[in-house]
Amino acid sequence: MDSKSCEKATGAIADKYRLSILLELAQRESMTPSDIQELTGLSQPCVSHHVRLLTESELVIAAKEGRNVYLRLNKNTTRQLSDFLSKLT
Amino acid sequence: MDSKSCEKATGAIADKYRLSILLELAQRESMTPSDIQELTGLSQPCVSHHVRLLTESELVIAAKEGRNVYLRLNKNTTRQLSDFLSKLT
DNA sequence: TAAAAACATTTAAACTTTTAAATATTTGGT
DNA sequence: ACCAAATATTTAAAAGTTTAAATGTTTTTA
Repeated sequence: MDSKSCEKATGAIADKYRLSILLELAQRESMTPSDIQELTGLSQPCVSHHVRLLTESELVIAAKEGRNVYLRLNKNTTRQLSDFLSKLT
Repeated sequence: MDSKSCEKATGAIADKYRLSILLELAQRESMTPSDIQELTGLSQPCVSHHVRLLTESELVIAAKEGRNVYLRLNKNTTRQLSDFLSKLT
């Protein structure tokens, strides 16, 4: 991971809703945007926006199955981010 | 570290100037706001603002000596952040 | 004690992000 | 084919961030 990707990933994490989604995905294997709507109480378009930031930063992978989207953590990226940030320790 | 601190710390990292300051501090032990001004070309008040975000997030510690401020990484916090984010791996 | 150096604060403009309403698209069930 | 469910996109308002100019504070040095 380079600085630019780190900036994007940390920016994606730096929001209470998105962080809660990530922490939930660390427990749950997968969840849908509908689940997130329930969990957060945010509007559907707003959830869609947050999901987009998470997928664009590649912290989350979205797999469409029928009319559902299954979101899961991209552990490859989270590991790369950890490695990058370990430079600061 | 709790979610709120993680949010603050990742928010502090998620900026190209602040990330470059942190990476520089990982190499250099300490630096001053003046050094940052040279390094980035930003105005002095703008540097002061970025430094404040870094110290408020406790990623950086500021020690005033005379009229200089010496900034250094707070490795306690960076380690806590790493540990927190390791939940995502 | 006056001037200068280093930094902080206030203010205001420019820009970005967050949010939801409205609307569009895609897919599954009847 | 039609309707409903799940999600995406567009748009616009509200809120937050970034930046620098102007000014203020503190400390060193002449």
